[in-house]
Order: sequence, then structure tokens, then C-alpha cells
Amino acid sequence: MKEMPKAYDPSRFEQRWYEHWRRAGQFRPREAAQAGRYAIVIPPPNVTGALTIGHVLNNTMQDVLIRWKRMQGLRTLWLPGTDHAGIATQNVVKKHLAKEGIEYQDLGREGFIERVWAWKQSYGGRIVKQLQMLGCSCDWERERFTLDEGLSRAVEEVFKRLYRKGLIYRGEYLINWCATCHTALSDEEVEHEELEGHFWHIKYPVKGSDQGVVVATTRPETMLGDTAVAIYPGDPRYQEIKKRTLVLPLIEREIPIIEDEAVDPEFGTGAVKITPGHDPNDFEIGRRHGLQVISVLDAEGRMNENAGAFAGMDRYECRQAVIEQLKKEGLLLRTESHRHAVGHCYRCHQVVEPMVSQQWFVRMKPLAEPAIRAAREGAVRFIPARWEKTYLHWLENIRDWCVSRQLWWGHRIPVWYCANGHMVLSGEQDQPCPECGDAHWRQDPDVLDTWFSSWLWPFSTLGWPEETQDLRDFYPTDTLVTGPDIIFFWVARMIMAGYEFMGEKPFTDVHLHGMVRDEQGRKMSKSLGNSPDPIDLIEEYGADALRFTMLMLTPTGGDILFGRKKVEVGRDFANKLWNAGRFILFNLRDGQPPDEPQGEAALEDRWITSRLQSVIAETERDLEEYRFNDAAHLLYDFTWKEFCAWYLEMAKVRIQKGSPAEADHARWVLLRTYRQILAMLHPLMPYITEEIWDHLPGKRAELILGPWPALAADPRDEAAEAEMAYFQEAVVTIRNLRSEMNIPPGKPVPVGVRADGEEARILEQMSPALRALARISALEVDPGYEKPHHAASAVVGAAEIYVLLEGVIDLEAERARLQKELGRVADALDRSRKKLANQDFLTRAKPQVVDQERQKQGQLEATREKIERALAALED
RNA sequence: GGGCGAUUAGCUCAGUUGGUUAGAGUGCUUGCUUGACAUGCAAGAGGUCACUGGUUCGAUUCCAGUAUCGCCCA
Repeated sequence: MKEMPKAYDPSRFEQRWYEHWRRAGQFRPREAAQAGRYAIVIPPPNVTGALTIGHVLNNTMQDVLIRWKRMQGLRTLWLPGTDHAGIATQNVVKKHLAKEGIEYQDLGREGFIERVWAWKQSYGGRIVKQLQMLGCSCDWERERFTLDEGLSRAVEEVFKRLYRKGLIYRGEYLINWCATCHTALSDEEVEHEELEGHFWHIKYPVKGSDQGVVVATTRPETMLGDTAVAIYPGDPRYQEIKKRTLVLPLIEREIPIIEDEAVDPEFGTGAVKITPGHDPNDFEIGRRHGLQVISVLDAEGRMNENAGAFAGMDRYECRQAVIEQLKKEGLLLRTESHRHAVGHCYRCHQVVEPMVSQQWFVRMKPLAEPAIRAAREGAVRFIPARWEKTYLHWLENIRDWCVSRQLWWGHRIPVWYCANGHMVLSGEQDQPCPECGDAHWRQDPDVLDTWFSSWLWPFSTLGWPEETQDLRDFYPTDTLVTGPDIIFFWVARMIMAGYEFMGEKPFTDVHLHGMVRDEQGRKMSKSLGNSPDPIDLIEEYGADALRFTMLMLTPTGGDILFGRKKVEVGRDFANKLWNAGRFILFNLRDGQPPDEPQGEAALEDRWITSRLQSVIAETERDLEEYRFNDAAHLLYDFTWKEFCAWYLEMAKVRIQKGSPAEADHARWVLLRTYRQILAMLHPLMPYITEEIWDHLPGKRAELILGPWPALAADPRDEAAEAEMAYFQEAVVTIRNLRSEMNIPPGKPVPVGVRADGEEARILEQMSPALRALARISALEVDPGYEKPHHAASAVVGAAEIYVLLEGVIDLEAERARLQKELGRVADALDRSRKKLANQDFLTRAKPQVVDQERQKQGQLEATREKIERALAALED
């Protein structure tokens, strides 16, 4: 028998078990012990990233599901991998090079990409190792990367198919430009943030007149690109002026007044400046009216040659200069404060500028339709269900997806252009141009949005476009576990891609968990420095403690307010579990498991067995419904309170004082129950449970392989539960009396009970346990037991319990306690009486409820009488 | 402006179809070398269930409105 050290020390075994499981191939899909399979693909973390506490939550939940299904004997696959995170990674490497004094442009495209791969080589394995420390039972032999060869092939294939179907096109449209990341962004990559800004009211003079039209703007620098002023059709305020031409200040361009229904006549002056080159609404209006599109910004966010005197200025510098100049010319009429939403880049958090540029787009509407249907018809299910609305709303209002990025790190767009600008798809550039015969092909310099590879993840990782065995075995997968922040980016697009390219949904359940925030409820962020390093936490508390804590404290679908001290909850629990194991282990005879007992089970045996059945059933339900916190709470409470605090304490009595047969019976139930607890906890805390399992005698296989506890045919023993509840109440009551009377916990006292019938039988039968748990020196149970002098008393059911104090009783304290108790009972009785006096209640409430209320009243009355008697007796 | 969610003990949260004396963990107070565990044991204090109305015999629970906070979309 191996020794178990006194305290839970995860560093002694976590690493060892992970290596062992992995080497034994237990993360690979096994031949199914029973029908069914279960697959999850990991939300791929950024390959050069580090594990965050958010990853811990996300991956722990996935691991729980996979381990649970694996223990149930299903053929399971959790497919891991990483994402190349185009913008983020390129930025990181750029910054790193800048520190070395290298401008990335100087390296050239090839040189730069080489550096990024080198960067990936040195940091790429980090997050994978961290996931392994956490205990994630992914099949690492199937690990994928969005830029690996197979996935790149999938991306190219998808691009070509969509192009041939007419679902991908290239054109000049208004897109979101991040001048810092130097690339176009999709609409989803822009985060709107409310900012205090200004509303500047500017007068645009009418040509050859001192009249003018007043417009208001939050971005005055864009006026340099204005090509019209718009009013609501027929707006009476502008009937006179609308045929005239305006002269755009500072630039002196002549611009028309147009009428368009998109203008809100109620808002501001009812006249708006139109800048088709830098505003999405204006762009649309411009198209309707055939307006010229003038861009005044360059790729760096500086004013370009169209900005006249302002050319070369930074956009914000220009804003000030424009305002100054307008003031000078007397055209700035008013400035007011204004709160408005400003788009920011989701990667660098700088303000993005709407700009016109030539980009590639995916036509989304046709792709959205099957995805909408999937949710409506229940083929794909969201948990919690409310997210379905968010998902549907986005799909129903979907806009085309700008997929080209002006980066180097990513999948290069598989399109080539000849010297005359004709294009072919990759693979066709080995022939001369079919249109002009030119053979000097140049590949499109841009790369694709990273999400253009991750939307294929559930099938590209399984080998698509090859028809692999894995695809047949594991597609569609079962569950996706992720955060609601990427419903649009990722979840919805995966569903679209699944239907488009596989003709089938990618997964059935989408479980969306909350975000991890700090204890003030703020987002975790590098700049706030409020995000603890999970690896520190694992080293300090253990991976199991961290996992369990996260699961227990995260409300289903809600955010978790996390602080490092909270991990103590998990650690303390692990220690409790550990020590229960130690106790059981060295209370076995010769370290051997007892034989299955023949004798009659004690009340506590029947009780814990019955309770265990409920716990098994409920744990299963909780996991099925992704209520990880409920499962964790249930197992925590059952293990700590019912198993350790009650059953184990009672088992001690038989092991130490019972007959050999009784002791063995206790050992046997103890061990069996504990094993089931370990099994149910294994998905949540894999290491400690496997380690303890390994110490227990009679091990056949590792716990990671199961079995998951099965429900007994006859699950509940309600009589045992009721009797046990009575016994527990008696123990607690005596403990309360002791505590209130200030009797030292270790000091045994004599106790007398007046009880008869069933109650007397239970107390007699449980006498050894009662004496041990309540520290009783001598126990007398008798229907005619007379209240002795100087005894603290209490009522349990119909019985009266007296703790004998032999002259040390504090009469005053006891009187106060009884008075207080009397008050409480009187209040309850009052409420109950009122109810029962209410004719409406008697006639309209369910008879069962009325009955229950009557019984309650009877009990309360009996209790009150007894307290009153006890009070009277105190006067003796 | 539209939508969603939250509001229960000092803090973090349970409370399953309306009926319990509204619970747990943590924190706080008190007492304990209890032969597994002080990462522990026993006990205690602490709540007008955000507010206002409505439905009902009865509302923390259902409905409407208000307030505060958070998120998403425009």
C-alpha cells in the first residue's frame, strides 16, 4: 500500500498523470465500448498567445464534457489546435522587430514571414503546454494550425468554390480601415464605443449669396471630402434654397443640395453634409445620387492631396486646423457637446476610419439562409437559449463580409493578375492569360481574414477537402463551447460554412459561457493588470483546484467575478477529498477491500446509498444541461457534508466500536461510495481523483477510462432518508444546546429523552452513533422520562430532549434562549393561523396544500406548548 | 434609439412549474491539539428578496411600469 501524504499536494502527481495518460494513448478516440461517439473541436487560441483565465474556463468545460463522455464509454474526440491570428500576431512581431531597431517593411514580405514563423516556433508551443498543465484531454496527435498545409488547402478550395459560385467578388466599397494595423476590417471587427465628442455647426454658403445652409458634424475634417448636402424630400425649410449650389468652405468646391429619405428632418438642422468617401450612410446616398466619391485620407490616417491646404496633416491635427480656419472665416456657428459611438479596431483599439478601397467580399445572404433555418428548426441549439435571438438578428440583417486584409501573415488570396489586370484563380497561372496571352502573373498581395480559415475549423481539421475517415467518424461534432463575444465572428460563420461545404451543420449544441471579470466586474485586460496568470495559480493551488473553482463559481451563462483567493475554495475541497481518502485507506483491514457484506445494512448505509443515487442522477442531468456550477456545488455539498461530516463520522463508530462484521460493512459502503464520488468528480478534477483512485485497493483500470457510476435499479430509500433526517435533527439539537450552554465540545454530558414509538426506536437503534456525534456520556430514552432539574431542553419532532447540566446550568441564558425560540414559533404560528382562518384559502387552495398547512400548525402548537412547559420547568 | 440580461446576507451566488421558519460558500463573532483533514471541527450574528402597482386566497417566484448597472446592435 502506498502512503498518502497528510496534505493535498498537487505538484506531486499532476504532471506525472498527464504524461501517463498521454503516453498510454488515452486521449485518442478508443473503440467504442458502447454505441455512440462524442466530438468537440477546440476554439483555437492564438498560437503565440498565453493561457488566460478565460481559456481556463472555456477549456475546463470542454474537458469535463469529454472526460464524462469518455467515462461513459463513448468514442470521444477532442480536437485541439491553434489559430494564426493574422492581425494580432503580425502586430506582435512588428513591435518586437521595432525593439530590435528593425522596420518590418525593410525585411520584405518573405523575410518578415520567416520571422513570424520563427516567432511561432519559439512561442507557439506555449499555450499548448499550458492547456496540458490544465489537464485538457485533447488528442494532440490530431493537433492542427490554421496555417498548416491541410488547412491552407481547405481555405484555397473554399475561396475558389465561392468565387465560381459568384459568392466572392472584388470591388471598391466603403470599408473600415485601421490606420494603425494598416488593413481593412470587417464590420464585426469594429467595436463601437461611446465617447464624449462635439457637434460642430458649420455654415455652407450658397454660391453668390450670403445665405447658407447649416450642417452639423462630429468629424469636421471629413468635410473636405463632401460632395453634397442632403435634406429630407420636400423639407419646407429648404424649398427656396434647394435649387441653388453651395460652396464648400476651405476647399471652395461647388456642391449640390440633394433630397433623400435617409435624412432625418427632426435631427439637427435637417440638413446633413454628405461625405461618400468616409461615411457608410453617405456612401449609400452618394450611390443613389451618383455623387463623386472623394477620399481625403491616406492609409496612415493622414490627409491626402484632396485635402488641399490640409494635405499631410494627421487626421486629428487636421480636425483642429479645420475648426480654427472655419472660426476665422466666421462659418463655425456653434459647438456643442455630443455623446456618440465611435468605431474602434478590436485589435489595437484605435479609431477606425470608413474609407473607400478595393477589397474582396463574400456575399453572405445566400449562406445565411440555411444557418437561420438550423436555429429555427432546432438542428442547432443555443445554451442558454436567449443567444439564439442575437444570432438570428445578425443573420437576418447580414451584410457582405470584407475578407481581404492588407497583411503579410495569413493565407494569401489565391488569385493572380496578368500585366493587363485580368485575373485567374491559383493553379491557372501556369498558363498564359486566356484573355490577352500575357504570362507575367502576379499574385494578389493581400491575405484573407483569419476568420476565413477558422469558419472552416470543424471540418478542415478533420481533413476536408479530402474525404477522410475522421470526417466520416466525427462530423458533425456534438458540442461547441465558447463565449458569446464570438457568435458573429465564429459561431454563425461556422454554421454557414458547415451547410455550404459539408451540407450539414458543424455541431448540435452551442454552449455559451460567460466572461471572466475581475472582482470589481471589470474586463480582464493587460493594461489594467488585473488578470492573474493561470499558470501561477496552477502552481500555487493545483490545476484541479483551479478547474473546480472556476466551474463552481461560474453561473450558467453568466460572467464570473474572479480573484485569485477564490481558488482556495477548490484547494480546500481537494484537501478534504484527499483526507477522506487517507482515512478510508488506513481504516481498511490490511489495506484490503472488505468482502461484500452479508449482514443487514445500518440506517446510515441505507441513507448514504440512497442519497448517492440521487446525486448520480442529478449530476448527470446537470452535465447534460451544461450546468457545470450546479454539478460542482452538488458534488461539493454531498462529499463534504453528507459523506464526510455525517456518513464518515458515523462509520468511525462502527469501525472503532462495532463488531468485526459491522466494521466491515461500514468499510465496504465507505469505499464503494467514495469510489463513486471520485468517478463523478473525475471530469471536474482529473488529477486528484486519478491519484487517489490509484491508491485505493482493487484497482482494475485507470479512472480516466471509467466507469461512470450507473444508477441502481431501486434508487431511493425514502424511509432511510426520513429516519436519518430525524437522527440528524436530534444530533444538531443536542449540539446546539451544548453550544448555547457553553459546554466545551470535547466534554461528554448525560442526555435524557422522552420519546416513544418510531422516534424512540430510531434513537435507541442509533444510540452508539448519537452518543458519538453528540458527545453523550449516558443516554436514556424512555416514554415516561421526567424532566430533571437543571437541564437544558429542546424539542425534536414529538420528543423532548434534556441535556443534564448538574448544577452548572445558566438559568438566565436558558430562559433567554427559550423565550427567543418561543417568539419564533409564535410568529410562524400566527402566520399559519391567519392562513387557515382565511375562507378563500380553505376553498381555493389545493387540498393538499391546506392539509400540509394544518399539519404544520399542529406541529407548531405542540412545539409551543413544550417550550412553554420548559420555561415553566425552569422556575423549579 | 432598438434588443437582451441583471438587481436575494458585507461579498460571490442558489432558489426547478406561485404555498418551507428564504439557503450555500466566503467574510465576521465565539469556542475547540475531536486519532482523515486548522486547507479542519462545532456554534452564532447577519435579509422589507431594488422600487411601485397589478393578478391571486397567497408573490422572492407571474404581469406592467420605474430606477440603477452591464452587454449587444443601430
